[in-house]
Amino acid sequence: MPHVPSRPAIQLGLDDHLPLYDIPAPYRKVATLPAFEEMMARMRRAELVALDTETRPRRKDLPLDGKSRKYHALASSMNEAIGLCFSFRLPDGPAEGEHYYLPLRHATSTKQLRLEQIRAPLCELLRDSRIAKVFHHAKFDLNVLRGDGLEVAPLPEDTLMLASLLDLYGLPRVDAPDPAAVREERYTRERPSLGLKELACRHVDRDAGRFERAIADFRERYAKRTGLKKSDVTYDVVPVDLMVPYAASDTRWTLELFTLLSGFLDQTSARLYETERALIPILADMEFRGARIDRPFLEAAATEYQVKVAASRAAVYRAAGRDDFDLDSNQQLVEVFQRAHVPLASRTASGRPSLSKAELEKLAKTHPLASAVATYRKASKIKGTYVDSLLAKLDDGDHIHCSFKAHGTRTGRLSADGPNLQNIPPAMRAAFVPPEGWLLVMADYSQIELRVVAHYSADPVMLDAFRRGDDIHTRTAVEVFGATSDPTEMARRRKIAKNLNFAICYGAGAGKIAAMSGESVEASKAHLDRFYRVYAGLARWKREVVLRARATGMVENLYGRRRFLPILTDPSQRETRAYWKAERVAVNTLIQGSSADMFKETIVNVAEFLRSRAARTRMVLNVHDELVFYVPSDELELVRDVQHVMEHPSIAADLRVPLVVDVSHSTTNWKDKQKGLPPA
DNA sequence: GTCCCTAGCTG
DNA sequence: ACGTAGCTAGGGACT
Repeated sequence: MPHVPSRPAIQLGLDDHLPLYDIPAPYRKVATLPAFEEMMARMRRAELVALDTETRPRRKDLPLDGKSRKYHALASSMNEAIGLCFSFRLPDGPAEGEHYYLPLRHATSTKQLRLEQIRAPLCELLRDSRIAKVFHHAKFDLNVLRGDGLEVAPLPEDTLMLASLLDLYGLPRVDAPDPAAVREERYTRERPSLGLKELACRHVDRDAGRFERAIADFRERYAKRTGLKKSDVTYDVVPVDLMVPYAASDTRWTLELFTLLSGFLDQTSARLYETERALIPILADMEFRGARIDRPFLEAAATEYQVKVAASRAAVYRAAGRDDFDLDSNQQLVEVFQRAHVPLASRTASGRPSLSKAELEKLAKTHPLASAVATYRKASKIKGTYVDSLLAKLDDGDHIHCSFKAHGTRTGRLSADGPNLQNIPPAMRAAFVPPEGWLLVMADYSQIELRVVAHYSADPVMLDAFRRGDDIHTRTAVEVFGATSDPTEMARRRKIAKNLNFAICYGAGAGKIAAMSGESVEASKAHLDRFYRVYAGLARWKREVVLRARATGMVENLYGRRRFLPILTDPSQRETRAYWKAERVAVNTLIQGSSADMFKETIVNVAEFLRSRAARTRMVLNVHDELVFYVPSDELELVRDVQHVMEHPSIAADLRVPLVVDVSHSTTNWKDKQKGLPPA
């Protein structure tokens, strides 16, 4: 039966003098030492404990919304626990398990324990490697617990990772997937939620939302009475008794989901899962410690860009001859261009006139307004996204904390948010600095995706190029266009060749290549034809990938990671826009995804290597094929070994081409780097 | 508040 | 037929 709060009278978080809410079985509150000790006595006998933290942001100026993506986007080390949940099952206990909520920092005068009263026994249990731990999104909770000085062992299990790996869009992973039974992947719509409540609802608890409604009602009423925005009503003001079943059902579901999901793992998915699991505390550590920022540099940049934005804005209004429009509004901007009789040739996806950078560049020569807008956009982008936003998110020690996501991409890549530290432009990389007296070391894979292509296709020319250590773009230029001693001409040919090389990874057609390189579509078509004659093995491989994907409705990369593309099996969709896109996606997913899984394995291997050497050197950032390290000067020798580790993931022995890692370093910042390591 | 669109930054 | 994968900012239209 759904639990309905019986008495609606709310005293703004003071829930002490009346039993306002009944706590339904089997959920229990742990608010006294005897209750805590009783729970601990039982929990010590458990083989597996599901854990969860309820949190609030450490800083008031950062947003919180328990259901939105922004919540997880907030670097987890920026949150603190307001309560802990525990679930477990004992052989001689109740079949439905035992589910506890332990309030720690609720804004209530109801009795609650202080962490200091329970730290020692809690610590011991959390670090007891005989008791397995499972979380839903372990990385987040690990950092919250770390914020309270609590470590977790052994390496936790994670139902979020399991669900994402099992392609659990309603169905378990199966060896011969029935394409019709697997949820169709579309490109415009979000994938099904892997949120705990949604998963629970689909798999273990049809009425998973029943405790949430009361919490939402409370927060709404509280917001109304205090004048706060609902999103600013943190969970610590929710009456403890109301919170107990809501919070403790999280761990109840986690426990049940783990039992269910882990049963679906096969050999391949289990191997992927183990790598992902090993990655969790490593990424958590990178997030928790953060990246050091040169605050004075950023503050100076803020002033500098403020001036630039103001000046370029004025320049736009001058060029337009009017200032009655918002130049951040494309809609209004298009109108201004049209009234000035500037021809807008290209269209956006929805068919409206486009004012993209490429379009503005075309117009720049003849229309000063276009170049003025481009200049404004550039300055305003950097100021808004990379200067002001980064400054606002600095911690007291001038470190910035992002959140790396290992389950968010369709290919297996890592992503980053809150802020995204994987798309910092070169100019702003100057703000990223090593600790005082340390060095920055960057290690990036050379042409990782093209090497994967060479391996997959076994194309003789590509294999030869990588085995000889050629510059692959120059080699392509020579093979497709021939060599020349004229350096300017060679550079031109190399540039086109580079476009062609990337085109195979992305599936670009002649039109797009022409737009990129500035040549005619006919010329690009001719280049593509010659390219595929030179790399005939590559063309053959791409055809094979598509044929296989058509038969199975999926692709499977070098590590066995899958992506379902059921549209490829549907004859009625053949030769539609979406179909052609799926073909490109099939090929790209193998290339990008194999590289990504290799990179994930490398992060785990490097972390293990550094740990085994008790090194102070640490990973700070990862950007798809690049790792950034802080290195104390007396550990520079280690970097050569790190490079070796990176060049030899388990899969390297099976690859038809060598992997090459380029190392660079800097004593100052991420932008001003030099090749190799400093001379000894 | 939500969502979509357009834009622009990265590999 | 014809550029993969992400994140974030702002405007604008909706509830």
